[in-house]
Amino acid sequence: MTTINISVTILDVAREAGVSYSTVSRVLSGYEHVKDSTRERVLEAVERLGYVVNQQARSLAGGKSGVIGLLVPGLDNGYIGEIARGIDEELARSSYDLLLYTTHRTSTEASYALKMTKGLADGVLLVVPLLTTDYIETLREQNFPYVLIDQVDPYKQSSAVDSLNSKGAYEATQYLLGLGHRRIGFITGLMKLRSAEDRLAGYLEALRDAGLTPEQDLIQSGDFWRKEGYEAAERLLNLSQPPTAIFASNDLSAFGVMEAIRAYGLQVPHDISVIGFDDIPQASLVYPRLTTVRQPLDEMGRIAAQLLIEQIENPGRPIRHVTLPTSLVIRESCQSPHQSWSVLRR
Amino acid sequence: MTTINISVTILDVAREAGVSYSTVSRVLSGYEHVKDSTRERVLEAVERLGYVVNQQARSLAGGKSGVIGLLVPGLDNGYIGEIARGIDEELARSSYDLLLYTTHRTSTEASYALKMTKGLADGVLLVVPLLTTDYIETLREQNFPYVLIDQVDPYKQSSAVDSLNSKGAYEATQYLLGLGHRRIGFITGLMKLRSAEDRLAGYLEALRDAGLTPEQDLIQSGDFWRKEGYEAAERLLNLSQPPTAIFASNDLSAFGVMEAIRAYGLQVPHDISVIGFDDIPQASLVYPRLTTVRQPLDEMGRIAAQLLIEQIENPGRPIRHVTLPTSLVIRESCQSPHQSWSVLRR
DNA sequence: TATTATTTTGCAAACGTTTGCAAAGAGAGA
DNA sequence: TCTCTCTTTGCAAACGTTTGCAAAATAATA
Repeated sequence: MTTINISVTILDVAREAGVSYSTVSRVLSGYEHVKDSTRERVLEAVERLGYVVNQQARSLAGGKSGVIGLLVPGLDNGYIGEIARGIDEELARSSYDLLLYTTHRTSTEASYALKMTKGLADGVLLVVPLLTTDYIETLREQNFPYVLIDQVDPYKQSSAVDSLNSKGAYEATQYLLGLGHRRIGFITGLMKLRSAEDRLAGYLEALRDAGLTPEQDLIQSGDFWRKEGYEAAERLLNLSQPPTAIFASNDLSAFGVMEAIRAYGLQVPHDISVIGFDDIPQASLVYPRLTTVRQPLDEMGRIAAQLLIEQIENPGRPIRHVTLPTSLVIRESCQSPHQSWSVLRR
Repeated sequence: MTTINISVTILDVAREAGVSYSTVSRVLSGYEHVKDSTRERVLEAVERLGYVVNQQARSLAGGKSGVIGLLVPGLDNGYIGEIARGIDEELARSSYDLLLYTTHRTSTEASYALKMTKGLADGVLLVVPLLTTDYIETLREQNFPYVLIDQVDPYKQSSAVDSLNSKGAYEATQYLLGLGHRRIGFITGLMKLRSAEDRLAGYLEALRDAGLTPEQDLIQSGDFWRKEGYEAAERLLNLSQPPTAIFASNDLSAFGVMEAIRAYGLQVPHDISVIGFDDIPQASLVYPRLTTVRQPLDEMGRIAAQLLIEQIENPGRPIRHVTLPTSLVIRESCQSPHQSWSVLRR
């Protein structure tokens, strides 16, 4: 082997400190029984030589790699970014590194999961609402630590972090109702997803609790993306009796809604109020600033990371499911309905 | 060692295929001299057993880890997200994994760099404009592959990808001039950064080429963040003779500018035109949609990744510096100046 | 068919750690 | 001072690969 190795290994440190390499290893990882004076000497040598552990060797030998995998559908979404931020913060605190996987990478789910478990991660965080459960199953079979974020495991066998979607939607609807709105349009998320279902449920419940009957026409289907939000809003605006407020299942579609409203020559919130869900960073950047239901995304990431680390460091811990509360963030995109608006429209 | 090892190793595959483990290794990595029939047999065995290579072992033994490090200041910024997206796409194509480091992680720069080189990455992509050059030096000394993104190495010794900041700024200013603006405010970026300097230079040059003398008052210092953008805009608006257009050194500060203008009861672009730089995704989300100079961030990421992979796979390649063109994206935040605006102001 | 050149395969050593086990050292009790 | 116990240390094997070198198999040449 002719690799020019500038690398300082544990053996160099041992020599420098005048101890055996296993002692160095113990100082560096376990801190078990080792005499104080020896430890000091080793640490000094480490310092002097600028030694840095080789993670690959460490994890090969049975230790941990110190890497946590994060699997996300893609990066083109403020939503993911916020979660990642929380994760990153927490990981930094515990000095883990973050390995990012995006789902467009490989073909079959299960093989992918397998790859991750055999790869260099000690555990994995999943933000992949659309994947089937094959995935999760493989992970569980391999007994590999993982935590689900904003996504439920139908079998309730996984550690997970999510937020109270139905309650958040309930409160948002209630807020609109309190403002005096009676015709409130709703744009759904991707209905395959549990979170989308829950948000719709919250909306319906609030309506019923207020003694109103939900109208089919006022509920338009979306998919959590801006474009569908725009189109769903158009359908709503074309109704013979359009809503005075629109509740979009996430902020991204709310942006589409706002755009559609403007395209119809109307103003938010003067003519129509708009409310979103998530509170991604852009929500306070748009004009008018979007009133929305805040999902504590960074917090969710942070807690998921904590859960995972706990699981890695104490295998056999029972799984945990944490549900965080949402909160209504009132900004400028909602106001009381404007009586004469249907006149204005013509 | 009592690890319950469900893992299929190269030895299992060898046994299954009836060959030696080194043959399996060769099939899996080098594809050198190995008889077709043997290769087939091995591949079949791999398939049957569901074998997945152990990256750590591979890279320990001298192979590549298949991981590329990405060092960024943080995730709270659309700018980074776009670059990361490009990188991720390119990496997926070449089946590398992405290891994310954020600079808040550890203390001293050089030691950090060292850690990365000894860690599991085969190379590293740097988007860390604010770091000193210690960093780069360490990397170079260790002869570790790296590529700089949107950041210049003062010694011109590094592979790098950036964009033509001065030209972009020149064109933006020219556009405003063409619209009829004569008093154009400028909000700088963080002037420690080369890109900030270049943008200012482009602005000044365009002004001079149009026969105008830059005014000190019209140039306010910012730092690429929204908040400073807001405050710099306030200073501009408080001028006895405020500008009719404001050019912010990046989109984030342009958002702050728009907010300040609204806070003064004025309208964009009716009263004041605003132009940004970068074209982060939010630029087309705000209202009015922001006219800006597009830096092909994702493209920059993609190319940087390509450069790095090339360098990893062919060590000794000469360094390369790629500069991408910018382009003006005209949306709705600029228009010709409004004569009576100073009247309106009172 | 015998010999040589070439392709294909296998063995063993190495990569840098961790960790079980045993040896050495140090303290305490007699 | 001599055992005995407990703490500290060292040795060696293992983790799953890659790869140089040599042996075996095959193809080419005489």
